[in-house]
Amino acid sequence: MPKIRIQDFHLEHTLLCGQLFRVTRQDDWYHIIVRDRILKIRQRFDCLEFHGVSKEFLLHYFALDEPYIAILTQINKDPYIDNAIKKYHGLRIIRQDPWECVISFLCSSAANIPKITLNLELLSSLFGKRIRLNKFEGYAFPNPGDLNSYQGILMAKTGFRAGYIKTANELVTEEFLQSLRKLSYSEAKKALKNIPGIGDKIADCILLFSLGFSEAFPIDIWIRRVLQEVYFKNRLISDKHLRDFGTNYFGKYAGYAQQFLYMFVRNSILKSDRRTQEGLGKVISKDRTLF
DNA sequence: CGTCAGGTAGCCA
DNA sequence: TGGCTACCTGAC
Repeated sequence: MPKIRIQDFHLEHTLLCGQLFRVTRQDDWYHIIVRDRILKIRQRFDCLEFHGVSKEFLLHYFALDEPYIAILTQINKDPYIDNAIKKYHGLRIIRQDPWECVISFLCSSAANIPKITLNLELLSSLFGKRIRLNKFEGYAFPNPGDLNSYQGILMAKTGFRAGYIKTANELVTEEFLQSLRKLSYSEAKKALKNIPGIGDKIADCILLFSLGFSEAFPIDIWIRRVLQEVYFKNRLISDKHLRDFGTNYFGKYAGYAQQFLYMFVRNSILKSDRRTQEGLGKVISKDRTLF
């Protein structure tokens, strides 16, 4: 089993911060399905043990070639995010497969992580080929063009998203997705938003998690809450304004800041007792007293 | 059982 | 640009 030593990397934070969905855990091992490969991996301190992919693939996939400490320095603008960065040190934004990322986030609208995972597993089992790594069996993610039955897509329990998935399957090619890398952030985003079902948030997720646009700052419900509470003192701010604030305030690597804030606010809310919650504002206020 | 969930499109002011 | 709502369906 190949091993590598790494620094400033936390496997669990990276896998469980909501950026990817096809991950399963078995004891201290994780299995990740990336298109048609299965990656088996575990971390022990500064050592990664892995199987199923090459070392080069691994380093690229987990973005271990990025200047991590420099990135953290750039986004560390205030005590609140400093706290989040310290708590989740080693969280990386990985380089997902763009096509799988498009479909994943089309499934994400008005859903939750368990449901998105279910949709992706069903789509894979209905349209993808069976794959195996030793005893671990699963289904490869279908290729562009393979999600060609509306009924099948519906059977994956995708609901109102089925039409979007069908159309994306007809519109999107690998070449199209790769061509986005050559464009500016705003041009690439505009091109993605031409696909029905992809709006600002989903486009930003695709750009950030799979196409290397680290300045993308997706505004989801959690980020909206934490920005409004912490940075705007509960004033109601439009998503467009919040997005502009995020990219301007955190800069070139705003997407990393987004991910740290997401983890920080989400986990502190999940850990608090829902029965005694009177509102999210109160919970986030509690959060602020942490620093 | 009701409500809600990583949003978007379409429609209106 | 901003505000509103329908939309499928599994989780909680």
